[in-house]
Amino acid sequence: MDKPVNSLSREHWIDLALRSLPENGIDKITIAGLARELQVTKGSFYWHFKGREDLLQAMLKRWEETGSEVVFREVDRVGGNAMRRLRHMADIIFRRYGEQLDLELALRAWGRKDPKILKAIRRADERRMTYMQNLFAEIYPDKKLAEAKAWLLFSLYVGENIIAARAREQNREDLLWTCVDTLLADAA
Amino acid sequence: MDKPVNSLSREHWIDLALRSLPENGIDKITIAGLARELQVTKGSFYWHFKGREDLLQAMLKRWEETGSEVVFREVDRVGGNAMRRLRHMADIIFRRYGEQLDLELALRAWGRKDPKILKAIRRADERRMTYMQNLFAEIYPDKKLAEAKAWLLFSLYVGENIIAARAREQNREDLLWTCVDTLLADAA
DNA sequence: CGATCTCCATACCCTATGGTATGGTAATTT
DNA sequence: AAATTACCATACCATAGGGTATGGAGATCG
Repeated sequence: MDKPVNSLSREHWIDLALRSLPENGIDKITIAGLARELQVTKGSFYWHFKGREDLLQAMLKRWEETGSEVVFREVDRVGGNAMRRLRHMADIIFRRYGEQLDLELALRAWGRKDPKILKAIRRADERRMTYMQNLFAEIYPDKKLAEAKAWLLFSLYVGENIIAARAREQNREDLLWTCVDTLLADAA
Repeated sequence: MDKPVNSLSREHWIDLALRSLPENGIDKITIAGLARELQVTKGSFYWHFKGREDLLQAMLKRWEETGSEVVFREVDRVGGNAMRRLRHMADIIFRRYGEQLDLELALRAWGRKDPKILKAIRRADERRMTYMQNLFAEIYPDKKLAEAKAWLLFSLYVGENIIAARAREQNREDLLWTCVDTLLADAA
């Protein structure tokens, strides 16, 4: 009934692959390399997966399932008005989601080569953008303005993790909140 | 005196490598692959380069030399007040520098694995950030606010090329200008 | 207890790639 | 014309990686 304790499962491989992805990029996700880290041989891999492509698809599926919905639910759970919820969301994604974006940046790089990946990322991005846009729309009735602010916030999330410059006038965390305040400044 | 017409130079290899970089990533920059596209064999490559690392260094050097200074010079040349120059810069980087950022995204991915690359990117980012920050500072005396707006604009540049969501309330170009207008809205 | 199933090791093949050594050819120099 | 140089082809080696075939050990089931 139970599985042997010392045996690996599909999920172990997927876990390790997703953890390795940000650091090395998709090309360096190799069967031999993962097997070395797991202290097994390729024989194990090909028991759990049809091939490398199978693993990559499983990684994508896993990412989509454990996606960003948790952030939305957390924000909705705490609640408050739109401004409060936007700040709450910013707090979550900037404080605790750096490594999440690391993974996503690798996925986006991967998406440049694989349309299937790109579509998955687009779905995720549009869900998030819609969510933010609706929150901004509660503050700014102008829908075009709300869309722009949502884009700016999302861009800040991406840029903060990809721009290599250092903050000068304030520390990095204060800088982020100055940015968020700027986006929420001229509230109607 | 003159070089033979049909012979390749170091620069040809660097050109092709930099053009191929956005599409495939740094790992797929292979000597054999480049040679195939150039219709020569590896013998040619190893005549011009000591090895693969030599090519990669040359690529980085080339990128740093043909960097973003041209944008600054163009903006300074046309001139105008700070707001006008910021709009001019946004026009340049959003309209004509998409493929430039494609290259840079590949470089940034590369920088995650190579500290030398990361340092080069940091130098470039800080020059650009300083330039934008100074322009914003002419409009917004609050230095922290100016820094935040520079970050938001730079982030928008990055995000616009990396976020897969589509614009809804307006077309993509209008959206970008709504974003820029937002950043320049509450001018003192 | 024998049969079966799960999980993995071993051995092997093929391809791609970085790198080296060497030879060849056309152009240039002397 | 002979020698040298610049540029490239050919042949070869070593390694890494994807993939396949098969055997084996331990658990589980009948």
